[in-house]
Amino acid sequence: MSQRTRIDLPTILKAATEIVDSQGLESLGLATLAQKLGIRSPSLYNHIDGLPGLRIELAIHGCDLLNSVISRAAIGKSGDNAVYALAEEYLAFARSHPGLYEAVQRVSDPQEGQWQQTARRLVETVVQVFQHYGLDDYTSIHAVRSFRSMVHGFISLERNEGFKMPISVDDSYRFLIDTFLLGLHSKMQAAQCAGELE
Amino acid sequence: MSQRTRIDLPTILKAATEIVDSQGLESLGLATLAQKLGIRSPSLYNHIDGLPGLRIELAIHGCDLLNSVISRAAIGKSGDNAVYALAEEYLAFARSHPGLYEAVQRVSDPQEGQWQQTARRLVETVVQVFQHYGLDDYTSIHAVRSFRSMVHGFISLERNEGFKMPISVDDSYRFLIDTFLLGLHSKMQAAQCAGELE
DNA sequence: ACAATTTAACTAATGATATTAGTTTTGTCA
DNA sequence: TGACAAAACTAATATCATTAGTTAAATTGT
Repeated sequence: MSQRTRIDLPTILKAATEIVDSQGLESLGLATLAQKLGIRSPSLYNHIDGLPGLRIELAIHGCDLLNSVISRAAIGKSGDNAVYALAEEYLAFARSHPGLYEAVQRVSDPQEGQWQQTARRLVETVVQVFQHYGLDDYTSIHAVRSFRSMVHGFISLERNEGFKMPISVDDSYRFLIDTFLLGLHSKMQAAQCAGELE
Repeated sequence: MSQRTRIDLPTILKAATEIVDSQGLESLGLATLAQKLGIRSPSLYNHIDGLPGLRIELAIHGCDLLNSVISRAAIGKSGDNAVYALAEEYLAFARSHPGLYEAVQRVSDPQEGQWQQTARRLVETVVQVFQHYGLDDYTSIHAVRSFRSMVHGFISLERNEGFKMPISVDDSYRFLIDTFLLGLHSKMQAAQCAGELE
């Protein structure tokens, strides 16, 4: 008799990642996943809590991976350089792991505890990079929200519809971040001047 | 005998819109849709090409609606005012029609002819608003891509995870657009100075 | 006004899916 | 070596989209 193939969670997540990155998040089903792993689909329930459970495990895994990648990219850099590095790695991750990135965005139950922790850590990384500008608390939060909106929006549009015009997409990305940072510096300078008037 | 209820495409799209806006795009199935309409699910095939066909019809419908809303908002305005108006209406639409907006973003077959036309018209509206700045062709495309990235990214993040910090989300949105426009003006001014040196 | 045609509803059946319950195998540990 | 737990399995169910074939109703042409 052939040995029963024995599976653990990391193996499942690896196979699931391959599926979503090559065929999209929609294509992730327990049937095809089990087949890929050489087991029967009910066996998956020993490791995950059904399809919803798999989706959230995958999101957590993807978010952790993304966070470790962008954290590494920001090491030893500060200010605009760190922001650019973050933006670049963010985009590179989304391009090399489109399905995983999608899983991170679309979590059906955002209240799940472990997910919230992981998501918070990712935001925390961005917050740290922006702390270097010495913005006040309000402005800092606005800046972080803005940065994440820009990066995610660009990634999402590029993936879901593609930018059709025959102009470098990477240049546009650079333009986006660049223009925002330019505006941010202008704002800081204006605030500085206002302060000196007192 | 009770009359057979008779259905047409607009009626289907209306019911589908209600479902997705209240329960999310994922919840849109032919079974529940048919039940809501008082018919049997196979009857839907007389009007739409299965679930994929329904999804694309819904996306086209949503994109048309979005375009008509933001077009109206930009009438009689120009420059920064027009950009702000566009951004505001875009966000307002996404908030009042979350499912429909989602349908517009996630089209499974972006090659479909009628969809491409509709999507192009939406982009064209944004392009027109940015024409007022008199940017060169390259910069203009970068600016439009940037604007759409910012707006969509913000909408997407707000919906999918919510901004957790106890700071006004609307203020952040304003900050985002504002900072970008400030940067854009700085860039234009710099280009202007460079031109005068010749 | 009535017959013919077309539209759009219906029922019935199929295949794929996730999921649950209950069973058997296999690895581990006392 | 034997007991226990983990994790595979089979079998069964409910739900879903989809297809084929059928019937009713509206529309059209004479």
